Amino acid sequence: MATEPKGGGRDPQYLLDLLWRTRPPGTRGPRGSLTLDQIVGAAVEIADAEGVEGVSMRKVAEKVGVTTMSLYRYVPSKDDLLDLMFEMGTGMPDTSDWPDDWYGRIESYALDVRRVMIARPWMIDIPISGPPMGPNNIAWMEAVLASLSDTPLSEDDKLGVLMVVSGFVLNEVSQEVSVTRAAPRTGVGYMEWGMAYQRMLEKVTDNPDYPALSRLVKSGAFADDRSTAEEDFLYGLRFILDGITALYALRGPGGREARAGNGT
Amino acid sequence: MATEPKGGGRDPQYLLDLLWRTRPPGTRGPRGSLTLDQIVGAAVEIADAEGVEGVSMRKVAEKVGVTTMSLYRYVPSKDDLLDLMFEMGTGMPDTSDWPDDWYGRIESYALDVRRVMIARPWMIDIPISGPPMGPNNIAWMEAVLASLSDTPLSEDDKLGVLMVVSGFVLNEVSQEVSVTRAAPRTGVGYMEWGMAYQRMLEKVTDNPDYPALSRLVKSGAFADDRSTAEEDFLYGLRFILDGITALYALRGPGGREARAGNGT
DNA sequence: CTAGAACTGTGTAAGGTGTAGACAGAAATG
DNA sequence: CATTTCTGTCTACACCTTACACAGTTCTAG
Repeated sequence: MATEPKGGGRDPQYLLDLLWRTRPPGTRGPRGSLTLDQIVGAAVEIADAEGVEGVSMRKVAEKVGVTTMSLYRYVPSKDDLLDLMFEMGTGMPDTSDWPDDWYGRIESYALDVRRVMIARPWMIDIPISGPPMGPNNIAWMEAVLASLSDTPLSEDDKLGVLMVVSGFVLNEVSQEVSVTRAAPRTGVGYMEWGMAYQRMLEKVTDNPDYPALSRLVKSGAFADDRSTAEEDFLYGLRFILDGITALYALRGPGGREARAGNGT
Repeated sequence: MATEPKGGGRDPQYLLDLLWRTRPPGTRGPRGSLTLDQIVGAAVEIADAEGVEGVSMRKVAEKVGVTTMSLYRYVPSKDDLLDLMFEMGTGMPDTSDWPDDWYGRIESYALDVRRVMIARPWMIDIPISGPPMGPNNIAWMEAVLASLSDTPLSEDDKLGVLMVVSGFVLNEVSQEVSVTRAAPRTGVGYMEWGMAYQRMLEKVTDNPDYPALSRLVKSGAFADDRSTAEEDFLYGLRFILDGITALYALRGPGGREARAGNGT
């Protein structure tokens, strides 16, 4: 009963069982010839080689040596397979090299996540279907929260840090990947692309409608022939971390109610 | 010469011309019977009704009363059409109701963006193909930067604020939308879903592998029967803004070099 | 030991998708 | 007028996900 997903939509509970590999294997019929890991692994390999657009049920099936429809005995839909791929692509965090202070640990976290996703750019193409639920993604969550254990931040604020930092990383990597993706077409690398964007903005801001943007452009913030992608990343990240430092030095411990809400 | 995109990949310059409607209409042949706005508008209407998955070239063509292939006289590919939809969906910012202080203005910005994207949830399904380039999106950029004009932040830091805040908003809305999307399947609303997530985390953290996460869960941070989605959003947002406040009170004006980099 | 249930992998097919290529006709230019 | 350029259409291709029925295999209940 209720082992198979209903018709139409996706079943979150079922996906959870797949993510955690906690589905009772069923003792009745013949044992399946495949493992979920084989399937997801094959899909990941294809994505590594051809991107997420190259992943089709046919190719995955071919890779593991079964028919297309056989996959549906293991995975309810392709979207679920994509979620499983994201989870596998994330992998477990390796905190052994992280420093001791929270600032350095969060920094390491962000850099590690960046490294992982830059290495597997297809991950940003997978539409997120919900909050982190798989063991790997949850382990990363734990790693961040544990890094904040010794800070005077409230639990709510720790969650806030997690959301802000992970959101920042995701967006930054997403931008970065889209740039390096456009590069082969324009035949330019990261820095040159920044210059191209700069030139385009210069043309656009050549009228009085965009004074602030014009100022920013003229300051050369986009013409970053002076910085690498990782440096830009670190700059934005430290901006957040410095903000947190300043914040809790100022705010100190306290619950959610301690927030200085300035009305609505 | 060079008016049509080459074969295969997408041409950023061509997309730019489409976004800004700066393509010389061509004086030779018969005038086209359609406007780009008609096409993109029709696509947006479909997306509003059926989501981005419901948008197909065929349906858009049918809606504007031409054949499928006619659309390709106006748009080089579907992906470009999606980018155009995103730009149109964004719309121009309305800053008339924004307060005077930067804190309030950024808050208004974030709330406005959230409102727009919640109203058009399909926007988060459009994979971003690059940095903001269309007139509407650039106008939002300008609005943020202008809000920071009177602060002592450096130009680099203003860009930092822009990246961090917009990234946060995007991620928050993305999460929010994915939750309300899963809701119809599970038959629960926002708050109940938070409870479900909480329960799932409780089960997961019922072992000593996740001490920090367990603490967070037990604090009830996810069991937000006390808060609405917008309140959660504001909490995280103010976390950032308070950080900025504390930061520049502490750091003051200064260029990028003033950053306290703690080495690598 | 046997009947039946449960489960697997497969073949077929339906109903969609984006878009390449060739073509007839219309509009403006020389 | 002849020519060039642009438009909309038609046909066709390759490919996608997945619903469904079916034969074969394995275990369990009686």
